[in-house]
Amino acid sequence: MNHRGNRHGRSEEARRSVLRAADDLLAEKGFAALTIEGIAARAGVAKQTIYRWWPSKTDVLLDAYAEDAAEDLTPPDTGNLADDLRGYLISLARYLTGSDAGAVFRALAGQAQHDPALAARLRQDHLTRQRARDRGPLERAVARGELPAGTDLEVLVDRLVGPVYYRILVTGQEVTEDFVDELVTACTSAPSARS
Amino acid sequence: MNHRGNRHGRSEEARRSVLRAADDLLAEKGFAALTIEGIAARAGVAKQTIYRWWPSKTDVLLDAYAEDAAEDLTPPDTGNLADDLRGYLISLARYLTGSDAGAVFRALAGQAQHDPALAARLRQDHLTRQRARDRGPLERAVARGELPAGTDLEVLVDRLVGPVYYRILVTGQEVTEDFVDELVTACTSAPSARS
Amino acid sequence: MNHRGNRHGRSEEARRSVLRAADDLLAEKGFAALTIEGIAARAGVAKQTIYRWWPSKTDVLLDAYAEDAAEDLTPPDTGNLADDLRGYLISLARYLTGSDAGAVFRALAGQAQHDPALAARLRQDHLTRQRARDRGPLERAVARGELPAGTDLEVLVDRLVGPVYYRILVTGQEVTEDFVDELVTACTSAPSARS
Amino acid sequence: MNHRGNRHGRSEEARRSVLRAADDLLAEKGFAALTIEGIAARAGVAKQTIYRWWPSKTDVLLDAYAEDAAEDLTPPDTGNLADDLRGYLISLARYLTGSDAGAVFRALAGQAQHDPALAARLRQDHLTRQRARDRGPLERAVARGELPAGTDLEVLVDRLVGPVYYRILVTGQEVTEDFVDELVTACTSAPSARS
DNA sequence: GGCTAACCGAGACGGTACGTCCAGTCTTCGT
DNA sequence: ACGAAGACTGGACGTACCGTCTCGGTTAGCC
Repeated sequence: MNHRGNRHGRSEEARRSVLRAADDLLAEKGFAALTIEGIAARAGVAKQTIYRWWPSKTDVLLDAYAEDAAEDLTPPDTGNLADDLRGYLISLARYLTGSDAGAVFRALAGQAQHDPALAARLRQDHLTRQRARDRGPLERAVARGELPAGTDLEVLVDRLVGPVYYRILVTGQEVTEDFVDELVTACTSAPSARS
Repeated sequence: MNHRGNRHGRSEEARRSVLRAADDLLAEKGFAALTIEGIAARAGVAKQTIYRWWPSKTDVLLDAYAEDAAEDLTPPDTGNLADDLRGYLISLARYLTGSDAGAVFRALAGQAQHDPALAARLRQDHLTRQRARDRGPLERAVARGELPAGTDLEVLVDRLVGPVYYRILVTGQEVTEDFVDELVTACTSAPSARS
Repeated sequence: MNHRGNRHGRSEEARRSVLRAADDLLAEKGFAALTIEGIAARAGVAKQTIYRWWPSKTDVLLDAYAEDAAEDLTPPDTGNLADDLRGYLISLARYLTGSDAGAVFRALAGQAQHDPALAARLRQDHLTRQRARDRGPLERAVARGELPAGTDLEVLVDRLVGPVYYRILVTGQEVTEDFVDELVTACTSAPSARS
Repeated sequence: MNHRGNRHGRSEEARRSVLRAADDLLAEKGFAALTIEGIAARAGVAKQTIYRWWPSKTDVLLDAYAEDAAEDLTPPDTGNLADDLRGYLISLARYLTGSDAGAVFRALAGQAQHDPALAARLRQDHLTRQRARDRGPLERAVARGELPAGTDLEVLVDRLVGPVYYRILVTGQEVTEDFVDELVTACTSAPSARS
């Protein structure tokens, strides 16, 4: 609505400009240069307004991430398991390495290594949901009979997305189409055992 | 040697107590509370002595990591591929989650998400070497004929260790023996294609 | 009367609880810790209510002072100049150092050193009246012939109360009966010249 | 000397520019607008440098006062008591109302009304010394026989300077030559009793 | 055996950001 | 129309570390 700043709750305008500023500054300067003061200045907001609603800058980022990342990253549904997976893993890799939201995720995942509470929030707020989406193609394949009933889908998800995250977060190797093909071939030809 | 305030190069004692202090403080307080001033105070060393030899606190950690982590994490050589891999992946998981050196690695990997230069140094100094060690069992298996010649060992390594790192760094799920078994079974029954 | 959030003018209850809270907080925590927010919280009143009726916290104090100080400090009328003055100066000293109203006065006088506008208001609202009361015994003494007609009563007042204020506000020396005796003796034996 | 900033003690340059900046800002903006941040900015000094050496802004002022006020305000020695006192009281009034150092004193005296610790320091550091100087002309007059031996000089000092401080700090009335004459006449014709 | 160079500790310095407090303004609801 | 509530911008607070610096002390290695 309008900028209220009164007893009926917080200003939606302030909230939005803070999240936007945090997003922009992260993209421009990186996480190390992201400060509450910087966000406040960029958002045209008083520092106290940020501290009133967010305990720390990572909480701001968590909200910013929720804002602009919620929609994406749902695997396609082509009717064919291998195609679904190939398409999804490629778009996942592009998302993580090439988008602003992906940059926010990487920053949060990095910071989560230093902060167990953040790690817990990140898992609860985002990763659980994402893994549910990740399972979609596999569940459909089971329903179609492409995968044997009783396949351990959790492990299968890890075998598919694990190497992608590993390359992006750890080794820095590129996630190529060939690489994705290998992952998909291995998982569709030798799915994981009974759950 | 002894603490030499002299002209013959740096004090080995100061160097060691700095690395030790950094290690200890990381373990006790976490990365966020790790400061140059804190390390200096704990090590009984002047700040300037740290700045003289290390550009930043992550460089101190990098050295500390090199110090106490160099030896470990060489996969066993049992003569059997699956046993080698199972043993290695379990010990890798224990190392990452349960040891001080693993904690340093996780902190560095986390920080590397915010700092491309650190990421590059981490890869160059440690990850490359570690991946060479990771390839050992696979190379021996190729030599024994357990794996077809021409198998793409890089991808195979990613398929094996990727899910382990993913669970530890991202989802926080436990790396169980069953999970490792699945990874190993999938990779030994359906190895990756021609390199 | 009752608390009227209504259209009938300001709430006398709110006004009183604000002045009372200001008084209490000054006595408890001192001037430095006296804040509008603190007064509002203590008075159970909204900040805006204070800002609506008083421009600043010193204006609140000025009103609080007017409230509980108006009555006192009228010199006695014993029919004898020296007795009047002795009694008055002692009670003045006790008032300034020992009463809540005196504490408010000292705070206001202190603040007036930094704020000429406050100094002007303080003089206009209170000091002028007080000096008129101060002159009472002297005027009666002139009427009785105890003092020569044409004596400069303004200077005489300054010579009597000046040293008392000076000791209390500046040097912190105690105002003893002996000290007051000396002041009175000096002024009754050698009154000031023609005005 | 030079700006050290090392183990051999504080930087004289920083100290001086802080005191100078505090003095200037007090004169320009007044006590209310005098902030540590403002002093630091004006002095070209880091805030921490001020906090390292002074507990509060009033301590800075106390030092600034000591710096530029130590010399002045010694009563003249004309060989005649009345002349000494007249000259001194007039110069005291001019000092308090017209000089930068006097403005600092008035600010400190004002603040001392809110802060007993400051009051104590102000008395100990400055007022005691000043009162010793104040007694000078009276002691010489006793030595010359102008005043009876055994006169209570403390009370006499209060009777002389008390009304001057009172007019300047409290009532705001001007300290005229006539007023000073009256004070001096009263004190030289009717000095205070045995000490 | 004194001179000198390189490194040591200590710690003051100019800065930046922190997280908090309060000032003073505003808007809405309830009475 | 006024009061209670409370969110807002703004600015100073006092603290923690940053990275730089200068100093005096210590200890080789050299003349």
